Amino acid sequence: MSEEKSLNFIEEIIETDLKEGRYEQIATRFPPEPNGYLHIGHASSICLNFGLTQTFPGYTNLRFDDTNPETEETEYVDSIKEDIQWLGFQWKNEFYASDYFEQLFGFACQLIEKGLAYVDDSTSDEIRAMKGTPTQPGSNSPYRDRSIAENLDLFKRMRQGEFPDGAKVLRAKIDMAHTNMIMRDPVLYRIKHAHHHRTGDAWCIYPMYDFAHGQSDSIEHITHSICTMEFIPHRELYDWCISNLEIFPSHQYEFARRSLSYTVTSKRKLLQLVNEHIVEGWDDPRMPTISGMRRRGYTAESIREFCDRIGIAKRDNVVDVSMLEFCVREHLNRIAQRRMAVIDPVKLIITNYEEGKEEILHAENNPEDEQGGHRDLPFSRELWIEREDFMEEPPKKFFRLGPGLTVRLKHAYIIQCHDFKKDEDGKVTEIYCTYNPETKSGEDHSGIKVKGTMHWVSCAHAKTAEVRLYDRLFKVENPASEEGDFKSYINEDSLHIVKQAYVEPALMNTSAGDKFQFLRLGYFTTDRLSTPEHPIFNRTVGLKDSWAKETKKEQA
RNA sequence: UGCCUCAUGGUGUAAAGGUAGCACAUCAGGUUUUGGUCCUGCUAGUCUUGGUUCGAAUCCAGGUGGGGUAACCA
Repeated sequence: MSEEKSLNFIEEIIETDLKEGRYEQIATRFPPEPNGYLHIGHASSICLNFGLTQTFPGYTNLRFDDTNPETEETEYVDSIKEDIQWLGFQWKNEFYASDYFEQLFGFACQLIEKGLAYVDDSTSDEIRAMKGTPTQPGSNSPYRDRSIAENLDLFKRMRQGEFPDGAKVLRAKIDMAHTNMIMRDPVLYRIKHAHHHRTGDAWCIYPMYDFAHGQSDSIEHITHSICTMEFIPHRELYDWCISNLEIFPSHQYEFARRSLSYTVTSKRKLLQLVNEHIVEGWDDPRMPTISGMRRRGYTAESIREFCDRIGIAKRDNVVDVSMLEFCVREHLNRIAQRRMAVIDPVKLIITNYEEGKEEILHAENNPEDEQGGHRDLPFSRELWIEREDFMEEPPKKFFRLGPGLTVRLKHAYIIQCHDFKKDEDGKVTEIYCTYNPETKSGEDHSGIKVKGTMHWVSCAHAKTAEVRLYDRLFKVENPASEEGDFKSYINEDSLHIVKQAYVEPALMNTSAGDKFQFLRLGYFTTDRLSTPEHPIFNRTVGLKDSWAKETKKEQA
C-alpha cells in the first residue's frame, strides 16, 4: 500500500491547481448527449470525471448536452443514468443544457449588444462557401454589419418563430481570416421547429454545442471540463465566449479517447448495427455498450479496473481486448460459483457402476473462497461429457479420455475407458468406462495419479439449458481504420447458440445477472430473458485455455 | 495545403535532467482433483538528425510519421 501511484496529466494539473490555491475544491461533469447508449469509451470518461472528485475534494455533475432535439430521446436519458449508477458512480446534480436555454438566450443577446454577434440570412451553403479554406481566408457575410438594434430585433423574432428552419442563424463576429477555422464567425444559434424531449415546443431556436457547452460549464462552476482531443480547436472559442461574457472561467482539458481492438465505439456506427439488426439491440451482449457488457456478464468492478489500468493520456491508442478479458476473469474468478455444464454432449457409461444407483456428491462452490460453501451434485451410472474430451486416437499430451486412458471425473471418481461405440457415420455415440470405487473425491487413498480432470453432468439429473457463446463482433483489430464499410469486417460467427446444453440441477432457478464459472468452459451469466422453464446462459468470457493454444501450435 | 496535437517493448501506461519500470499479451518452467487460479523466469522499447549538459525518453532546433480540424452534429 506504500506504493505511490503515479498521476495522469489531468490529475497533475488538478493537484497543481489545488496546491497553488486556484481552487479549494474542484467540479467536473460528465456531459453525454442523449442520442445513444453509453459504451466502453464513455466508461473511461465516467471513471475519469467521477474518479477525480473521489481522489480530490469536489463533486461531479451529470449534464445532458441536449441541444439538438432531432436526435435526442428520453429513452437514452434513462439508459445513461442507469449505466452510470450501475458502474458505481453517483452525480451530485442532474442537469440539462436545456435547463439553461433562457440563460443562454440572454448570453446571446449580450454578445449582440457588445457587437460580437449578428444575425445572418445566408444559407448554410453560402456560409460554407464564405468560410474559406485552411489556406485561404474566408469572406465576410453581407449581413455581418447589421446594427445592434436590428440584430437584437431579428434574433428575438427568430425566437418568436417568425422564420422557417434555416432562414437565419446567429453568428459570432470574430474573424473570417482566423487560422483556426472554428473561429471564422461560428454559428451560435439555428432555427429548428422541432419537438424537444424536455422543453417540448417552447423553443424553435437551439444553441449550437459551442455556445451551450462552455456556458453550461460556467453556470455550474465546473472547474475542469474534460473532453476528448477532437475538441481542442474548440477550446479557443470556449474561452472566447466565457471571456466576452465575463462569466465564471471554466477551463477545458482534452485527453485521447480510448479505443478497443476488434470493436467500434462510434455512436453512429453502433446505431447502425442496431437499426440494421446486425445485433439485437443496444444491449446485445456483443455490443461494447455498457448495457451490452452488463448483459454479457461483465461486472462494474471489472470495467472500472480496466479503465484504471488503461489510464489516461493524449496519444492515439488501441487497447487490446485481452486486457479487458483479463480484468473480468480476474474478478469473476474471485466471485463466480463453480458449476458443471456440458455444451456438446456425448454419453459416457460406467459399466461397473450399479444401475439405478445414485450418489449425492458434495461439491465446493469456489476453490478461491473458503467461505463459498458447497452444493449437492448427483452422480450416477450414465453421464454426459464433452465430446471434445474424447479422442479415438489421442496424441501423447492429451490428458483426457481415449481407449485405455484414465481421468478423474471432477468431484467424483477416477475412471478408465475400455470401449466406445460409433454410428454408421463414424460419430462416437457412447463411451464405456469402469470406475475405481476407492478413488472417490475426498476419500481417495488409492494413491493413483491422473493427469486430467473432466467435467460431467449426470444424465438422469441433467437439466436442459440454452447457452449462448459469443465471439468478437469484428474480424479485424481496428475496423474503424480499415478501408470501406466497417460492416464488411463483421464476424458472422460472433454468436453461437446451443439450444440443448446439459447443466447440473444447481443451475436451475437462477436469476438474471447471476454469475457462474462453468468448469473448464468459461464464465457465464444468466440472461435477462432466462426463465425457470427455459434457462439461458450467456458466456461472458472463456477460461484461458493452454490446451487450445497447444493444439493451435501443432497445426501451425 | 493552413492551424492544432501526439510519438517509450506486440498492446496500454510510468520515469518531472541521474539505473528505462509496471500491467496485459507472448514464450519457458513449477504447483494443482478446472489444461482454470496461483508461483517463478525469459523475450522485447525511448521515431530520426543535430544541439545544450558531466549526464537527455525528458530541454532546444530541424526532419519523419500518426491523429484531429474546414456540420445550421456533439
